[in-house]
Amino acid sequence: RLRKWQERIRTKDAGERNLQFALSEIDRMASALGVPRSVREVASVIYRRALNEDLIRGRSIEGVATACLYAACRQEGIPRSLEEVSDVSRVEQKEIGRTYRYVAQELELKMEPVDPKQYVPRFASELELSEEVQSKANEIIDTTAEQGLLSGKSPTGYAAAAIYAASLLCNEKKTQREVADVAQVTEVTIRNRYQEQIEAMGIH
Amino acid sequence: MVDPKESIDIENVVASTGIGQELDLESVAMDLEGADYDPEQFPGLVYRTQDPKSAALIFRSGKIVCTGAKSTDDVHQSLRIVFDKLRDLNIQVDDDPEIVVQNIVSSADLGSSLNLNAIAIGLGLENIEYEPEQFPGLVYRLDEPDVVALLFGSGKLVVTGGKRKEDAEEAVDTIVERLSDLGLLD
DNA sequence: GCTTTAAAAAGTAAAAT
DNA sequence: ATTTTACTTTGTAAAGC
Repeated sequence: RLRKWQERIRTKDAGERNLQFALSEIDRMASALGVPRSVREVASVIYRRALNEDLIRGRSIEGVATACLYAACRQEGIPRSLEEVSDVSRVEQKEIGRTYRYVAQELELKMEPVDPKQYVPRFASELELSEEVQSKANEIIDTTAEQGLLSGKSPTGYAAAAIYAASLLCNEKKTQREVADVAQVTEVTIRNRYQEQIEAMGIH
Repeated sequence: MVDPKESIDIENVVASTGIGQELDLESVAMDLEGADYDPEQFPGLVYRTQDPKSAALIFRSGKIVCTGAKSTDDVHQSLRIVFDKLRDLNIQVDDDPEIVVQNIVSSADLGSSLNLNAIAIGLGLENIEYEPEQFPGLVYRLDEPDVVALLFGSGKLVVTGGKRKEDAEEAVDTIVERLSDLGLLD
């Protein structure tokens, strides 16, 4: 009886330690990503739900913690790409993506696809582009997306191309390389999306 | 408008069978030209047929998996070749081993481009998986038939997980009907 | 869970030209 | 700057770790 009691204490302590570790990891990664405290709280709530639903079994604590943070950023409307999140995690990108999809499905998070416009303020700011360029980029995204151009495309590459196009149209030109670097996509992707978007906008 | 069912092509058929005898894969690997066998990496011996094109995974138990064929008929033809090759090596092979189709992969074309974002919302975010950052296709799991469909912005799709070619036809019908009801198919 | 095999869809990426 | 090659996703069986 005493043995059972001690075992429960041990399990409880181990569980507590694991939860503390997960939450501290979420905190560390959130800080590194520079996201507000509200996102960390949302990520913590998702993680606790995943824990209650026993979704961690067979997966690493850090993998689930990272996936929860990725989901939280999206839910709060300030998405970070899987590559950005994996840059501050010791879990590889592919595993984070898989774990995120699993958690989102099991917890029925009903995640909406990322709107490329949500990347515009951050990317444009890093490139020191004006409000005017941001508005133009948003306009390009909305107009071309309505024409069905967004289907299947990566939101970061889509946003990067629109920002590149807008910077040209507003005479604040940034090179494809500069935009590609902040968005973490290749120049080839920007070139391909840029061509489609300009075509759909009717070449300004 | 052309019926999307007419656009269905079978791209790959996976089937399993067995010769009813245990095999010494080491000796089979030595005698069968073109055989790839690396037990450290994978327990099965890989043997490819040229016509019809397919790959057979042969196991120590005598069980065989055939994949890559474009039809169930090609599966039978390919396995007939494999059986005869084994008989050439003086290996006893059952007269006509039962061949079971385990999976059929098909492609099709709905004929018009798709707004995957609208479809994701329309079909219900809890019923689909759409993560364009990870993969351009929208994953749609059906209950009847029990298959998985991958929908693309071009209007083309892939249906997999079915065991009969009719499964893909029924799946395409169901998808066309649901998208039409949602007004998301032109 | 992983390992291997095949094939399609379309996007992205890296390497080669 | 374009082309080629390769990887991402989905199902499925097999034997063994």
